[in-house]
Amino acid sequence: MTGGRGRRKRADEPTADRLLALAARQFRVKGFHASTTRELSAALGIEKSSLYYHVSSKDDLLYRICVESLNRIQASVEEALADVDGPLERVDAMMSGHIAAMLEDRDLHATMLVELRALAGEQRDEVVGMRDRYEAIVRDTVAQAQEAGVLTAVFTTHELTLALLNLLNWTIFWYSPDGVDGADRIDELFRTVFLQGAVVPAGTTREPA
Amino acid sequence: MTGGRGRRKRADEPTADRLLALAARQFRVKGFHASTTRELSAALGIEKSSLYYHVSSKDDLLYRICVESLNRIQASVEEALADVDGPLERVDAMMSGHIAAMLEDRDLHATMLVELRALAGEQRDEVVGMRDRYEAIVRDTVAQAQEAGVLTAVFTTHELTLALLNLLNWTIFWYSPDGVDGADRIDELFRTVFLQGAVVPAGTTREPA
DNA sequence: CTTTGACAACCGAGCGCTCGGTCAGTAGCG
DNA sequence: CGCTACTGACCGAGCGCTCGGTTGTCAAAG
Repeated sequence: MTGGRGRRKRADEPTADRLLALAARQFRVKGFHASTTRELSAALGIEKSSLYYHVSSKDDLLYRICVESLNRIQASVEEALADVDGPLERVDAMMSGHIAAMLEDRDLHATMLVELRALAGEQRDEVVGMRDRYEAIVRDTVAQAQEAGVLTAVFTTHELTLALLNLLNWTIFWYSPDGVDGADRIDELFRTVFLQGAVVPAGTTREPA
Repeated sequence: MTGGRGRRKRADEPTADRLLALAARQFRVKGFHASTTRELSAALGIEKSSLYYHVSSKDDLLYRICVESLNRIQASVEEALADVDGPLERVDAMMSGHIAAMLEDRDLHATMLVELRALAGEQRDEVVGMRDRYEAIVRDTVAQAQEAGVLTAVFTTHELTLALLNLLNWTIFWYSPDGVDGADRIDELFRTVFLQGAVVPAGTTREPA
């Protein structure tokens, strides 16, 4: 049942999966258009023509990356939201779910976020549709917290959602898993900043902790 | 003394300036590598070969855009910081200066932020150096507010700075000058979220304003 | 007022190269 | 034998860039 059909002699992970992961990495680092099928096949250890046994085109590869990215983000957030009831707690959990997904698969999500524009036609429409559906979940969660009076109503749901996604999405461009900040720390940072802000309340001495 | 040497018959703005602005727009919308010198020259209304009278290469064009972008951001922030004394007021002013610059020249700054990776060698090093020098200004401003006890010390200066830039930088990807939110509104949104957070303090009724 | 020459700005043809993609064929396994 | 996985030789298109030449403008010379 385990590996080893055809000519494959490499590690157990199927070539198709390795292709997706390696392509995502290359697209994130160099960009979609600057990445070549030659480099990619070399990194995989196969010939360029063999790529087309697994995917139908370079565009198809990007499309699959985007779909996989959005599926994982949405799954992570939905899992984080399950069994959480309070409106503020739900915002909190949503942020954690989003950040966890982001930091676990940086290559995938960074590629989706910045290279989506390279897609065209139906593939683009479909991915944009998926993204919009995900953002609707975020928006609804924010809206419910506003209606419950726990999130400010000074700004519209739209505005607050944008501020939230701004804070969360840029992370993958600079985050390094080797850095001093682990995912937990990032999670705490963003949740605190978005919810409480960075200002120390007046009349408080330093180091509130 | 005013315009009109050579074959130029078009609007008063010099071709070199129009080139930079149009290239920045094209790079932002399509990406650097997906943009062709043919499209660009067509948009400018000149022949492809004529581009090389104004710039030495496509890379050179990107380099100039990045330099111009960072110069403008830094100038805008330094102007906003001039004559502002209080540590918290300085953070506030810095955010306004950054956002104002961002939203005024979206094409330039978005290109710099996402296409910097397409540069190589000395040009890349130089732009990265400029960016680091700018971020040092931001970091110092944050650090001074922390030392004064007005910004939280629960997170390091590095962490707070990243959260701040996260919030501010992603904006240019979705901001539209035709939308309902003007620059002033965005400015207020981000300043409020970063400093006070989005949560309504316990024991407060809705609509604090 | 005309001539001349230097120069800025631009043109058109085209070159060398790399790219994504094709296709007939083949090795290894069940 | 058939299927999966892969190969190697090969396109045609489009890319960035070059180069010799041309055109319009201004300043000084005659």
